[in-house]
Amino acid sequence: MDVQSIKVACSSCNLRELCLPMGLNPDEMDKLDHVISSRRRIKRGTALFNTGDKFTSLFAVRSGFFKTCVTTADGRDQVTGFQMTGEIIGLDGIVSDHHSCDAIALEDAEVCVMPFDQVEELSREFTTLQHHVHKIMSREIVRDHSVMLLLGSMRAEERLAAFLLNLVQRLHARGFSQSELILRMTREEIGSYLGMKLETVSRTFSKFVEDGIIEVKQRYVRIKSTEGLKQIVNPPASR
Amino acid sequence: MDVQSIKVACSSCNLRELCLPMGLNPDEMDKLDHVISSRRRIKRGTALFNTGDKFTSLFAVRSGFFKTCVTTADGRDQVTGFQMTGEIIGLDGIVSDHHSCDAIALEDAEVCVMPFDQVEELSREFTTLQHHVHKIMSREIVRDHSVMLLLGSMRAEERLAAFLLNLVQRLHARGFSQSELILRMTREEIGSYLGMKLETVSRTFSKFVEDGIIEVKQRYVRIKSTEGLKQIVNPPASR
DNA sequence: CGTAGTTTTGAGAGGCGTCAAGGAGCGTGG
DNA sequence: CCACGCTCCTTGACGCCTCTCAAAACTACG
Repeated sequence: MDVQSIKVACSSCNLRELCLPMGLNPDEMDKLDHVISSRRRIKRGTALFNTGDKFTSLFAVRSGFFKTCVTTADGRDQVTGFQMTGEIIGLDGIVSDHHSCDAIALEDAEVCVMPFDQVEELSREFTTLQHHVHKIMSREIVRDHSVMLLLGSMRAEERLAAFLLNLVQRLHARGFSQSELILRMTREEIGSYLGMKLETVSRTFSKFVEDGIIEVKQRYVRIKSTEGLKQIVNPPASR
Repeated sequence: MDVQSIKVACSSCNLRELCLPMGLNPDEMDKLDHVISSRRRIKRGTALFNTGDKFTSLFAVRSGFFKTCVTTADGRDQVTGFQMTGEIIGLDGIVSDHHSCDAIALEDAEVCVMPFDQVEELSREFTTLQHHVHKIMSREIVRDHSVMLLLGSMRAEERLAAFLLNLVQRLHARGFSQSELILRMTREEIGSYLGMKLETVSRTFSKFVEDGIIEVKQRYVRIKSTEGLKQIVNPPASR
């Protein structure tokens, strides 16, 4: 095993506790290393896959940042999620053998390619892996439900506050700051995800700045009061 | 094997082509029959499970009609889906071993109880079943994405039209009419699912009636023009 | 037949979308 | 190094869609 392939291995990847191999023992990890044999680089602005593409593999984000979005015949567009390192992309393709959304890199990125038939094969062998695959899919379902709650019953300020809190929490789990972040997406993409127009996103950012809750300079955001954001999402004296 | 237990078996269930056993061969079906050994009756208005309940089993709707909904600390409530015969409830519970939503019967119902550890065990044995479980979870993810599209980018009329079309299509797949249906849920529950207030749901129904697209008498709805509904969802001359 | 729950309809208010203009940041090329 | 153009972001004015509040009609059920 040469240096290059060691570098690529799950067993030596610093994301392994966030990613697919979570909880596997060394023996299982070793087998998984043989399944995840390739990497793919995606340039900023280009697609990892598009709607209608044949589904063959899941992808684990190794570096970079993605959005997934569904598009209707009449050109409507909805961002369904933003994916950062360690997160899995492509679960939408399993049901019909074809992808039902686009996955676009928002910055230069690298993904680990996980051929799904081999993942299935290995998860018949290892209970741990099998259960973890189920958990990853279940997590996605639960996440989608909370987005439905956001879209269905929150107002603009609540949506944006919830969005920022979620983003910073995920970044913090990856070793980044709890109070500072760089947005990788445009106001329009945030708006699409949150079901609001880009102007409203911008206005709401400005409102938060006026209220002294955050600082914003373009894509850079500093959260001055996490409590303030939480109170917007979950007003202490509501109904 | 007595008559009672034959009646309960997947292999003799008229829903098997819609439900978990889809595509299994007789041998596999036989094994599955042993996993799905129990049924549960749920009275109208009561819960199959609640948020926080320990997750042990998936449930297949045998008869009746359910809603699932998530609730926030401050009493906000979002219906995340409506489930009819042959559909699977409980996937949300896998990730944390506890359910993250309530499942409420909207009419007297019966479900098949599928202990999840046994489903996992059997799907390590049968590739067909394994793949089908993955498909069911993937289908739920894709469905959720389309609801996000609806909530994020459609107006009230479009949402309700899309909702009616989806409902009648699923009923038709179960042998019911393509043009008539009985709503099992209140205007408020429809509103919660579609991200609108019950008054807006009611007004939008009235608008459709005025336009001659549907007839409504309480929970009974007759679709006079499926084309009309489709044009509302996907306006032929938009943008 | 009374009561509670559900639905319909109206009137008014407000949040967010739409349209529009200007500004800031950044890469490219002269 | 600066000018230029492009994309992205901000802000204002206005209008409309949907929410809110309210009352009445209808249905179901005891």
